[in-house]
Amino acid sequence: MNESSPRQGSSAASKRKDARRNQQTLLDAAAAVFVTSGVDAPVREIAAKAGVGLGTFYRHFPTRADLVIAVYRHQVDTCAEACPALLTAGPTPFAALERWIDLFVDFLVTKHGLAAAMQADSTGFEALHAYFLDRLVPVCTQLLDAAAAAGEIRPGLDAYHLMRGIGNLCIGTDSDPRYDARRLIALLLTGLRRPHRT
Amino acid sequence: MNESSPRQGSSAASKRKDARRNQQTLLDAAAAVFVTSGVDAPVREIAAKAGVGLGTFYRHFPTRADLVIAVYRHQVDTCAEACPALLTAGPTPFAALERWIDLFVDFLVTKHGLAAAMQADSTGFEALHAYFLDRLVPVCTQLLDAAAAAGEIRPGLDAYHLMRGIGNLCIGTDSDPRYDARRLIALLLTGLRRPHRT
DNA sequence: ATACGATACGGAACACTGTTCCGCTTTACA
DNA sequence: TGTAAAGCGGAACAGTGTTCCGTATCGTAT
Repeated sequence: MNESSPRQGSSAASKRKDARRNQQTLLDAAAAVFVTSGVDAPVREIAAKAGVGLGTFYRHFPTRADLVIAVYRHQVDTCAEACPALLTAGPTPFAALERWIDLFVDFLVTKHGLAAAMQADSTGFEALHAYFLDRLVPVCTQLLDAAAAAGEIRPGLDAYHLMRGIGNLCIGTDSDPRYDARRLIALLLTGLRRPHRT
Repeated sequence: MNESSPRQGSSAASKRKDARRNQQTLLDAAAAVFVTSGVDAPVREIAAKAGVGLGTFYRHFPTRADLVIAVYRHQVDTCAEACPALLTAGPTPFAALERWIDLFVDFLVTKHGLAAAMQADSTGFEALHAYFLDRLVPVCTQLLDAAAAAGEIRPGLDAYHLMRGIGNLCIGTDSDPRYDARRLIALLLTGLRRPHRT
């Protein structure tokens, strides 16, 4: 990697002060707006909240999805990095897996509409989908492998499927209080668990 | 019910021949377009395919969702009506439940984007969501109750949750060949099943 | 301190949605 | 056949994401 080459993407540090400041202002505004209006909030609303024009928005974040990634990147990374500690702390690998999934679900349901936006088929959100998967599938694989090695779960379910399923189950947790995604996810994990005898 | 009162809604039989013909033409065009472009196909595309104006479209189907309901109403009803036969034919109530869910999943994944559109929070698709639920929750409840009475499943999961979960798991089955919703649904059902010993 | 070129800004304009509205046409019936 | 009611078409509206370009600002070389 050549450090001096100008990096592309939303996290590039610009030479100009106003550019850097605007990028941060946009991130803050977006974080605030996402809480109130969900991840699907109009670009104009975010730009307005940041006191910035549309051109500025798109200069920093070529696409809406890039903004979402930038806003949540830190939390996704945190979730990914929690894995080793959980594996060490947990009584069993399966317990660690459960805890990790809890973390992941917390994250998804807290951000209104994030789960739905993560769908690869949503317009232009492929990048978001890809980022989540790139970052989290490896750690989920590690947890699954550990649980499988300990004989706690039946093998054969890859991390991609599990994460995809959990993401889907979290869709619409806001907008419907009677729906409890966690219950279904728990059921899924029960189904994954190997019966104690044989 | 007064048969002579003019019925509201998309299935009202109009007095005028051209109106009836256009309604049918629209339904046919929509069915065709849904196969090619998915349930999210633009209204204009459907109207164009039917060779009618937008005004005509909205006269017959006040909202996009009403059209979707009209197109799939028959299949939803068929799915609902399959229940008694399955309960009679199946070796056990749980087997009947499995078969019925298979039917339901077949239906969902066949129609590109239907599962996603069923989300209550999608713009204006509340009616679609409601229709599915009104029609299918009762029969799913019946199947669950039968399985619970036979002691095959652990009680405590209502039909609404199960259907909601299955619907969610089916989201994005097109647009991603590596994702297999059925596998996860099977896992969910395994988790629902009561362990054989107590 | 100033001048200048590169960089970034703002927001009008575009393309694409779903939906409404209303002047005109077609139909059914007397 | 005349007429009123019913239906039709598509322009127009409102709300998206995104592009474009004239203008303003910043960093730096002088």
